[in-house]
Amino acid sequence: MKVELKDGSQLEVKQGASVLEIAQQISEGLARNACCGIVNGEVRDLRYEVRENCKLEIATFENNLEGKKAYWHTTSHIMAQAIKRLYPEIKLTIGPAIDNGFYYDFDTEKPFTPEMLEAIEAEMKKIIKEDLPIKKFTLSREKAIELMKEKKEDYKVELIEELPEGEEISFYEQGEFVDLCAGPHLMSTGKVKAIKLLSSSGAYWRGDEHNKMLQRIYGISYPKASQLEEYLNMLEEAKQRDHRKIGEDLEIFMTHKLVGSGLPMYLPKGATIRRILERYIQDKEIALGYAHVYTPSLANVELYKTSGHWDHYKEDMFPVMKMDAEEMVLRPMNCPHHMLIYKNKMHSYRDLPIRIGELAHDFRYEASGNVCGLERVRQMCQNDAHLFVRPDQIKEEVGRVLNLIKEVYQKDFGFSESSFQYRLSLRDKANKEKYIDNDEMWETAESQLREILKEMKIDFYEATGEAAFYGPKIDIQIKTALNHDVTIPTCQLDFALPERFELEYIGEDGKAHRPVVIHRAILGSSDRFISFLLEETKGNLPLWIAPVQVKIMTITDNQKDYEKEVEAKLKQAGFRVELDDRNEKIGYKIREAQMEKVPYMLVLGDKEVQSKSVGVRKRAEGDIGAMSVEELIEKLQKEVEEKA
RNA sequence: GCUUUCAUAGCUCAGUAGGUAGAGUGCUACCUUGGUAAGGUAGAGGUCACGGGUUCAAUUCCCGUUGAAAGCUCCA
Repeated sequence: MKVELKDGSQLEVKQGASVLEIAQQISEGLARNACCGIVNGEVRDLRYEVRENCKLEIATFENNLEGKKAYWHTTSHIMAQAIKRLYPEIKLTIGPAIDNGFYYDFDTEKPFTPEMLEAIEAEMKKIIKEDLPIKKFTLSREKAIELMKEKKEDYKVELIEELPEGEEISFYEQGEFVDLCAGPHLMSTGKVKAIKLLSSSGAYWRGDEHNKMLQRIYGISYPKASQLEEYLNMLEEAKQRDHRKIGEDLEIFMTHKLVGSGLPMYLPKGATIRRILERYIQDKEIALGYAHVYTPSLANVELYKTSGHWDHYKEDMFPVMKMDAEEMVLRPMNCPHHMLIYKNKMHSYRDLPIRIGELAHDFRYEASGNVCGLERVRQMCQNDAHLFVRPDQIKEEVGRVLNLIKEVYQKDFGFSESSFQYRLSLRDKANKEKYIDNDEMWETAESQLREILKEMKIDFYEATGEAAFYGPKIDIQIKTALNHDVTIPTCQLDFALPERFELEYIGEDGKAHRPVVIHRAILGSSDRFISFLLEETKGNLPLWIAPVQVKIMTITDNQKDYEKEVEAKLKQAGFRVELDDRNEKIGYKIREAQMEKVPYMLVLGDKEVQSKSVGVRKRAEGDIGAMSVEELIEKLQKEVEEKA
């Protein structure tokens, strides 16, 4: 019979050949590395018997994520087997492969200590050495439950009970160990080579905080020790890229427990970065027809009852402050204030869109375990705006917002497209109490956003349950150094708040109409944006944002007068300059400036004084030779202009 | 918020099987005036996060609080 391979070629194989046999037929090397097969798009075991005319891809660890996952999933079974050998009383739950390795959740009274992890890893190595063949078998639902009850695996029983009636249930067996599992798996435990258990922590059974907390162990494995080493190095590098470390090293921000958790303070350098970013985005918005306002961070609780936030968002707000007859709250967002500003006067259809922007401080009571440097804070500065549009303007206006996002992230900051993803955030229909109740509004809004994304040919994915309570959103998601998935820019469609606040404009027909509101943030919050910026650039900020753009350093005391002269010229031209005329060697000063990640260093010695020049050193390139101060200023101005 | 772990000099970390502590770096002074990633010497600097308990004695053991880390949960 024939099968079609991934490259489109046809291969003649014997009737009923398994994926592994076909891999062997193609090449012994491929068979050695094969992890699973992808047959007509479905992931299958190597033992799977292929049918006539199917499409087959042999997945190895190297060539396919499914191959990796089969490899890691097998490793997770090896870990579970090791744990059952060492601690038979620990109960199994689930243990899937993830994008980077695997985990397994266990129910145990005693949490895993580092010593236990070491012992488990050692036992895993034994199991690998034993090279136990991995066999698959299936049972009826009843028999499966019986088997798991016999083994006292209560969680497995619960899982099987939820599988559809009458379905055959598959198990994998390696030596004395049997686990409920859909597969696929490798052929034997010896196929796994380099392993490492990375961490253990708590995790709720089935991801529900009302359930019991289990103990999870994360791990990774590779076919080669060198690959494992490389991965561990990469994790180490990610730690070096963590904005909290860079933030401390470069004196960007600090926290203090007397101020409180989630309440960072910006040091002078961080404040400079923030000021530049905030001016930058505000200027851009003004050019695009936004009107900026200032509104208070404190409001009467009635405002949020009117907006609906009180019902949907109370838990995330700081508690009410009672004063005289009023009940005040710190605002978690600015929408209600901006609604009132719109309502302050009558609007004609000709005035729309009206774009109200603000760099506004918001306060959210983030759970203590969720605060993280500048990434998740309890007080943030949102780069917020509300666009009041006619229904016929929605598309165009959302398009403008998306274009602005592109301009900022791709053109001005030059972030690679791979560093962020567009997400269409939809409501979860099964969880209706979380959202404003208006099916028609949701359907319209969701399909409009989807259409715009498609028209603009933007790659995006859809995520149910991620909408705001008042409407769907287009979120731009980034992955942080810690592998957290967070939103930075967002663009949200809202039919609810205009209703709540009874917003109107007078149409061409002379009658009152309801506008639609678009909530949007480009930098997200200044705080989160800076955390992203620091991680993306590893602290090597481009010249236009660098808090210190030029550091002037003297070689001896003889250049101090000239140094002042150069400084004055650069400051005159608007550059942020620092001097280093300490009694230190030039090598020492350069080392320090490099570590502070200053983009330009000027070395001044007698030579330069004599020739009225400056010795220029760039952060990334090193010494680029001498030039006049005027030449340098021109060069720097060009670089700032181009945001290079 | 939950599970686990952690908190010693500005920073990075040793240490004390319970008898109030040390290194490197940074800081200050002096020597050195040097050409593109660390010159030398000396000195200052700590209620060992905070509050209780056990003990003749607690930085060390126990409890609590606060803060931090990893993961979970949450995230307009």
